[in-house]
Amino acid sequence: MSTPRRTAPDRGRTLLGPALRLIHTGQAPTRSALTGALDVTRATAGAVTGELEALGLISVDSRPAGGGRGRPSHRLAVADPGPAVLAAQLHADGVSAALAGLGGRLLETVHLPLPADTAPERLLGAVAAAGAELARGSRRRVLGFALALPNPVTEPDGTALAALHFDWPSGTPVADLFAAQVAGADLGPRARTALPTAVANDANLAALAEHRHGAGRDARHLLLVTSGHRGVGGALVVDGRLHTGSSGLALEVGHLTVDPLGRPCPCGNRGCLNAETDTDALFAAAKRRPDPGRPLLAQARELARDPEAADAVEHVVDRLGLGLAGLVNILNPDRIVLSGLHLDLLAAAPDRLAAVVAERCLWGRSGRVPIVPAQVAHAGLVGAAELAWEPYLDDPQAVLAS
Amino acid sequence: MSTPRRTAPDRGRTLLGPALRLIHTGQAPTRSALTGALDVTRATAGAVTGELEALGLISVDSRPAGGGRGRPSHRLAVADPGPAVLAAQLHADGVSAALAGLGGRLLETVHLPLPADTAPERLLGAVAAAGAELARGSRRRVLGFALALPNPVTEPDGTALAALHFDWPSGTPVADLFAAQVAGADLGPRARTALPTAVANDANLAALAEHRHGAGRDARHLLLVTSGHRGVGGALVVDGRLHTGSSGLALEVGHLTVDPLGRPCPCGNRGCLNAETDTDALFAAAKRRPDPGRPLLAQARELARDPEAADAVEHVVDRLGLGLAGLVNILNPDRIVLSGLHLDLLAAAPDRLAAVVAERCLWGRSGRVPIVPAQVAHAGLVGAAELAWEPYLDDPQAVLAS
DNA sequence: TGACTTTGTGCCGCTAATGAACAAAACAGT
DNA sequence: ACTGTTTTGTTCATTAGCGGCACAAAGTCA
Repeated sequence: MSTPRRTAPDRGRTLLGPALRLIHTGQAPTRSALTGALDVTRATAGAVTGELEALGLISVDSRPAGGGRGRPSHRLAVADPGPAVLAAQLHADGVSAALAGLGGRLLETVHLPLPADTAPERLLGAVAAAGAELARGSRRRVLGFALALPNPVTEPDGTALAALHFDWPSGTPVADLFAAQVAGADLGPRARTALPTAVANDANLAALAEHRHGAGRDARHLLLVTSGHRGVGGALVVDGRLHTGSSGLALEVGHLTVDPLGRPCPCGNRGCLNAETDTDALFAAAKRRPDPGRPLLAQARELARDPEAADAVEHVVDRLGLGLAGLVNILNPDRIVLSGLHLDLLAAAPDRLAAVVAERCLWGRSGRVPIVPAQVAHAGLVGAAELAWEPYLDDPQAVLAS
Repeated sequence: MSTPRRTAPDRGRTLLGPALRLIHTGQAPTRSALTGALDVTRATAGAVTGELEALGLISVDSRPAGGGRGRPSHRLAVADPGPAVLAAQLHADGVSAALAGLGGRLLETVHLPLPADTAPERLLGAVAAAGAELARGSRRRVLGFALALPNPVTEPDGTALAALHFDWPSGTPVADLFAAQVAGADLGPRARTALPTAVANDANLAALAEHRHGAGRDARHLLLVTSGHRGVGGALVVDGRLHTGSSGLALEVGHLTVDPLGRPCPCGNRGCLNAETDTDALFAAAKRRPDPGRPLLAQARELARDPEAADAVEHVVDRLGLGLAGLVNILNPDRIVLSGLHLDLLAAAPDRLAAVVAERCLWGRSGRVPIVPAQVAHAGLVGAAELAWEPYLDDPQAVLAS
């Protein structure tokens, strides 16, 4: 048995991470709030903020943030300009990339169309190049680079399973390929050497984004369900961390049965949540056909808002409700966030959706879970930024490395 | 805002709890193993074991525990006789109660038939009385009392929802009622004053028991599915802690649809996991009738082992497989433990069950999750003991209180 | 018997966080 | 305007947990 490698100071100031998380998510706007949220003394909170300021991660506003009586507290904010991370997202329409600061704000964003050649190296190379250009064009230190993919991504090895949109072989080692492309890119002088990279599924990252900066704030068990171009994605955040299961494949909710006699699904079953509540399902229910020249998702969202399609919307909403009820019975979340097409279904018939869920939940209590629309724009990018920030939120002193 | 109440020493020795957990579950049989498992120095592991010994929770065997070369390590064991907790379980056939030490061992067990009057106060009073008798008859200090119920139990308020077996109104405040009955019982001079009590669902507690002392050891995400007299129960242990959702009602898996055209279920649907894989379902599939004079579960388990009922067993196994596959797609556990009637179904057709699960799992990788039989006898009682120990596993110094 | 390997322990130092006292900056009432 | 009152921020000494190191102890192996 080897002697432990970890020394006492390596454990680090244990409050530094939690404190930065609270400031990052806006839950601790002042030192005083931080004192309460961390349950420590004012002296400790003061020392911790001082250290975070010294690390260049936050700034303390000198102007007093007025309020009630007593000495006013100073406002804590994310440093601006401070360090940044790169975030990117692959989707059916193309590639998005952004430079992101702490606090969930995207500083700069670019969108590229999908190249003709969508082989993994090629596509990931384009992502790395887009990020590198953003990095070179910024004065900020760049600390990480994370990518959101529409595929399921295994953990801990980081391979992508059967993509719906690109013709990647199942098992493509995206984490390694992406790391290699980033390592080969010219990120400019202000990027951390050996820039840490990470890859994850976009629905998972959207859930993270909503939990920290959107409709899922301070939910303890947040379930996100989304419908993109094709297929339904789910994600669960438990106590602030993603629940991705033992190999990253949890919350693959697309093949939950919601209509025994429903539409056939490629999986061989009938009435899967995928086949009943995605864009195609809505068009089929409305007996319409999408215009092949325009983006499918946008057309479907329009259709969901069209009063003339109300019957079709209700049909799909009912099936979505059955799916959500099934998930509630298993996961018992305290909030559900819907995004993508499902957001519009919720907007079109919120009461009906809530009623279906409540009716099919075994115990009234868990059926009354609030179902709310997603709030974060570009949630995939924001979530990827969260993933890139994660190591520094766990240990802010890591910004000193390299 | 009040000043923090918690002082530095109150945070306590943070390693004490983890160390006791490791010894409790048998994962750290020696100081050396503890050193490795906690990732600390030998000096620290030594100090921690010394403190746990001083608290009377463990003992260090003076005889060397031989092995390879080098100085032999001393064996760490749970103190015997050491402190104990009371555990009890309510089930269709009666009341069980036990005195339990650390290490998952039941020291003494009693079983009582169900009284004629099953009103909550009456039944919980009988449980408290049974526990009190065990406490008075033992020389050990008694530190807690936990109860396993066949009902879903809400958190954090501790009310029981619709019992299948007793005629309790949904919403019965079992946690409070049980605490009151225990407070009123004469527990003898060696019970901790204001004995802490806890109540939880039996499937959840069985999962805890299997995770710590049975077939679920060192699984990171353990799913347990069980079929008792009627109805199917599920539970999930994530990283050593029960996942009970935001209000304690997670893993209510009984109404997952596994056969669109299947048997009708009281819930209004058809083909629920309950209706397709419980004792009644097996008898129906075999076109037999249970003898009303004998316990239903025992007869069903016999039937599952009967070669002449092989066709019926396969029918039910297929549906169980579909249910498990659905859960795997959502939860992505790395092990599944089956108990109750499902244990016998697994024993009768293990390969078929595994094949069905693998076939319906979206990604082969997650379909290959091992499905194993439960190992812990009286898992409900052992799990209740775990629940009663929980505060002391979190903070061993709590044994000093009162 | 002696070299080697692994385990256990005493001592020192480092560090995170407390607690108390004090200073600062606002409001409230006279 | 002056003077409490309330809340926030900081300084400083103290404390406790844990790592590192050196050394002792107790076996195996050659």
